[in-house]
Amino acid sequence: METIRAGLKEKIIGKKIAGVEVRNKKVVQGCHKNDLAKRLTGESIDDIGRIGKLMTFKLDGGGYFLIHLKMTGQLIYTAGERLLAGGHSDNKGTIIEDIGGEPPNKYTRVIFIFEDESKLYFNDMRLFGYIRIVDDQELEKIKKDMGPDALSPEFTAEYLRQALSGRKSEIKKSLLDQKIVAGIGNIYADEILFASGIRPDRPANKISKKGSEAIVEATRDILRKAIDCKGTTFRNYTDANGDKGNFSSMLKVYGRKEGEKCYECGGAIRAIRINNRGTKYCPKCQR
DNA sequence: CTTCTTGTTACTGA
DNA sequence: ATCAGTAACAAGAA
Repeated sequence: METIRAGLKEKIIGKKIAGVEVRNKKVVQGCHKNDLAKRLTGESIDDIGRIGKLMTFKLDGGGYFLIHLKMTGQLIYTAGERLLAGGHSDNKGTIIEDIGGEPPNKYTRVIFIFEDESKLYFNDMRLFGYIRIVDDQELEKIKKDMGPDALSPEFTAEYLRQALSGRKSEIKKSLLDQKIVAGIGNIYADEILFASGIRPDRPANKISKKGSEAIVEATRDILRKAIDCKGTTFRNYTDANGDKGNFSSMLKVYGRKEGEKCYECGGAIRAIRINNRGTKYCPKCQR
C-alpha cells in the first residue's frame, strides 16, 4: 500500500475529479451507492495518506474518500492517452499487477476520471475491497480504533510489550491484529517473526523485552526493505515499465513448503495454521 | 474433486 | 468483558 500511495501521490495530487464511473456498486460505501460520482465530481485531491493498509484521499472541499484493497484490489493509473494493446504504459512508477489485462477489464469496479483525462482504475477480482466516503470525524474514529502504523515512531518496543500483555494466543495473531499494530499482513508477519528469531506460535504475553525489541526492529527493517523493492506481490507482479522489481525474491519463509530447507540453517521449514492463515517458520532459527 | 490464497468482520460458544 | 474458532465475502489457481 505504501508503494502504491507514494506512486499515486506524484500522479494525482492537486488533480480535479471530472467524473466517476461506478461499474459495481457493491464496492461503494459511506454514501448512497448512486451518489459517489455526485459527491466526488469537482473535488480535487489535496493529499493521499495511509493508515496501515487503508489509503486516505483528502478532498479539498472537506472530507475524505478511503480505499481498501483487501486481498485482490488494484489501483492503476493511466495518463490521458489510451494504451496500445499488449504494450506497457508510459506512466512510470505506477503499479500494474497482471490480472485481467489492461484496464478497464472485467474486474474494473470504479473509474476516476481527472480533468486532464488521466484515469485511476479501481480493480478488484474478489470484490472484498471498498471505496468509502467519510467526514473528518469518521476518519478520526477509524484512526482511533486502529493501532499505530507499523512504520510510525509510535510503534515502539515499550508500546508493543504493553499491547501484548495478557494475550495468551499466538504472537503472530497479535501482529495481524490491526488494533495492535496497523499495516502488517500475513506475508510480512511471517517474515518479521523469522527475522526476529521468534516462533509464530509463541504466546504473545511470553515475549520478553528483548523479543519485543527484536520484533519492532525487524518490522521496520523488513517493511523498509520491501518498500525499497516496491512491495511484495503475490504473483505476476510488474510495474508499469515491465520491471520485475519486487520483494518476493527476498522472502525467507513465506511461500516455502513444509520440509523445505531453511535458507539460513538448512533445517526443515514447518507449515502450520495460525488464525486460519498459512504460517511458515523455521523451528531451528525461531524459538 | 479438494484445498489454498495479499484481509477483515460478524458470529458463536466458552 | 474477553478470548478462540469459524464462516463469510468471491474468484481463481494448483
